[in-house]
Amino acid sequence: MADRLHSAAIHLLRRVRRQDVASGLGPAQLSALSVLVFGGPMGLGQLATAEQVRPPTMSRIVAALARQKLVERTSDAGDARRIRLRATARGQKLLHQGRRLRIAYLAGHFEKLSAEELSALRKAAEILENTLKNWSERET
Amino acid sequence: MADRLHSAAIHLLRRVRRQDVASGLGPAQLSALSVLVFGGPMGLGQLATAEQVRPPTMSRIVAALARQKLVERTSDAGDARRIRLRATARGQKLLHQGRRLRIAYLAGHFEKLSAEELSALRKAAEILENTLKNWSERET
DNA sequence: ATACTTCGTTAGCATTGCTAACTAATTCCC
DNA sequence: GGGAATTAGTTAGCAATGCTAACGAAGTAT
Repeated sequence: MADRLHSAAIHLLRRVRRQDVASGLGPAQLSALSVLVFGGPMGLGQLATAEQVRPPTMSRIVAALARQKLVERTSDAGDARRIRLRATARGQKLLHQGRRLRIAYLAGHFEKLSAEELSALRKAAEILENTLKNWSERET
Repeated sequence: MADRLHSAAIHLLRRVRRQDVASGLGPAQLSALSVLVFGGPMGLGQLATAEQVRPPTMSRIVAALARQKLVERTSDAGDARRIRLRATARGQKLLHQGRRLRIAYLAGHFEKLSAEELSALRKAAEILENTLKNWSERET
């Protein structure tokens, strides 16, 4: 089962990713922006942790987002080492537009499913969310 | 729901990918090898289509696999433009080992779930497999 | 036989992941 | 107070993976 779920997840994401081309951003940039939009302002290290990526990688992603004026970098009051990352209005708008596209795409393909199947998927999403949360802290 | 499933899939894969480091292969190489092992020998274009990737990309991935003697390239009898790609014994062994690791990792984290939750996930995997298969041919 | 199509490769670009090494700022400890 | 250790972020450089454009070789069609 684990393997089949893994495989299904891979192929699902490959499909959905194509919709993101419209945003003009790469997947990592889009995902980081999403965390900033929905999670609120945070530091670079925190964002890197949230995205399961190393700080240098996130540093580069944020630089690209800042260049496009989608994210704002301000200095942290109280600790000059830290930076405060915040999605700009433009970033929020772009993200919400892309999100609508993705959801519409997926939802369109789920339309053919029965009500039971939809609720089965919803339940699976909940189970996965909980499982992921619970095993998030431990181990490498 | 679509968005939550999408997000869960992303985070699940991020976790699982870490186990694949042990194989020494990148995710695309591993995935391509998997298709060859489970789907049998095929041409490059077919493999690229199966992996939702353009031919030049797959050409490079196969070249890397061939360099490591995990895949064999033989000429097609009857059409000299085509090549026949086949996983070597070494490739099969490596893939099966990695597969065991991934399954053990995921299964380990699913162990805490109840029987109902497990069957819900299994059902979701089936639904996704069917949905993906049905919408595979159409559109970009 | 010439033109078109198909298959795979090469070249070159952008993105994204990493580690190593660096700077700057803060904290710890004597 | 002052030097050492820690922490936050960046820079440099590598590898893998995605793309398009352009090409050669082989097969098909007119």
